[in-house]
Amino acid sequence: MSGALPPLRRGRRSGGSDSRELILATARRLFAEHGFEGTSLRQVAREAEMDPAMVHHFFKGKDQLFAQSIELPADPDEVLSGVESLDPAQRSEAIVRAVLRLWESPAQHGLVAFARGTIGSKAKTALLRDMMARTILSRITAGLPGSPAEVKMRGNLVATQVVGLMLMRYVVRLEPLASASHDEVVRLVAPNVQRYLTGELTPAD
Amino acid sequence: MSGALPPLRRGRRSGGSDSRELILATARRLFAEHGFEGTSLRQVAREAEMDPAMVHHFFKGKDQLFAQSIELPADPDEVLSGVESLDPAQRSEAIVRAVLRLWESPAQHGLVAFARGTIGSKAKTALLRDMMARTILSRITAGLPGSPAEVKMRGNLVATQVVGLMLMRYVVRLEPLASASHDEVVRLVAPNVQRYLTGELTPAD
DNA sequence: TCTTTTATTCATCATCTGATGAATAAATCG
DNA sequence: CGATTTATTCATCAGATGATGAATAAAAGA
Repeated sequence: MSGALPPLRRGRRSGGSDSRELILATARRLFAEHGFEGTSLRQVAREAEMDPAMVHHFFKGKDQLFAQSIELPADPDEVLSGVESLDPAQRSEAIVRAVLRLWESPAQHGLVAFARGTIGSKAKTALLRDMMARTILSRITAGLPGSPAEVKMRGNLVATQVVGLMLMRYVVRLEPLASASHDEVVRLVAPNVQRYLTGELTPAD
Repeated sequence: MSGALPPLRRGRRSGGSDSRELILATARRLFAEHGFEGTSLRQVAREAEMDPAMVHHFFKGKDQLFAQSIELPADPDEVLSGVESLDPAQRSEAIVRAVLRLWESPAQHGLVAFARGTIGSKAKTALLRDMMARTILSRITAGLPGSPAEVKMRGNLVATQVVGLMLMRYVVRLEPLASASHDEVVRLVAPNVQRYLTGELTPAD
């Protein structure tokens, strides 16, 4: 019976502090599992074993926490580096490989959180749309021949295939697709992406 | 100044009652816009101009309301009717058309709600996975030649393309894809679906 | 050293959440 | 008609939510 436990002291801890990173990591995980609305600040704080007010101290509020949680750890420039410079006829494999690599990097939690949070609400979907159109699709379709309208449509089509692939493999986790190797996925999917990029699209024209 | 307004009487209204349907329609709309967690019972009640307790009266709670809201109005049997009986070599066009038709039917709100609610949370994703594997993919790949493993993979691949297409066209609304006609979408996408169904998948084997 | 910044905790807010039980009135059924 | 079922409203519950401001303590900077 040592009597009074040390009176849970407030004030700064001794030594360095991981708290900020810990909160971020926990938030990423929870946002990835339950989406934006399905995750509460207090839940994040609880699982990170901190006071809820810490979340407000480091981040201004839930919105900012979410924003920082899903901030793409690798920017499109880097992930798609090299794609633009490739001959369009060989671009599809590079795209599929880049995207597979990205989704199996430490960024995965953030990306799933991004997908969940962003598909889950109309307002956030608009963000996704602009982000995709401006930063990703334009890069993927850079230098393609054809009218701007045609090039845009090709970009859209690539998006349907690549986003669908990511969703089924990493979010829904359909088997056997989720367990297939990179090489296998490339072999299966890249040809279809290639048709969207440079193939004949209009057999009826 | 007629003085006291009629003392907001409780008890049953005279005449028939749309209330149940009104709640359902409102719930579908809101779930479609904000997902499951992002929609509250009281919000539904407010927009339907009813007392929140009505929602509990007609549906037992939020979960049941959601379940009834997203209940696929057309069952897969009907939507994909005829697909199974088609020659696999011509199945892709039928699939794409059936899916486009479905998503532009009155079921659209429910489907978007389904997508949002279901992608937004880990628990609900499992439901989606089983539902897809059992009721949809099996129908689409019925009668395909090849090993069961290969057929399953073909089904998965079709899913990546079709789900990606639906997501980009109806949820994210990427342009110009979102505004393209059915014929155009079929022309653009069906060949890729066809490759997944019956095409050469393994140029390296 | 003294001062300022930063990390941590606590107490508390108003608000919204999903839910329940009772009161009332119309419809329906016998 | 009378009894029962159904539709509607109201009052209220306990709990969670996001947020704020103050108290405290260590670190960093002067």
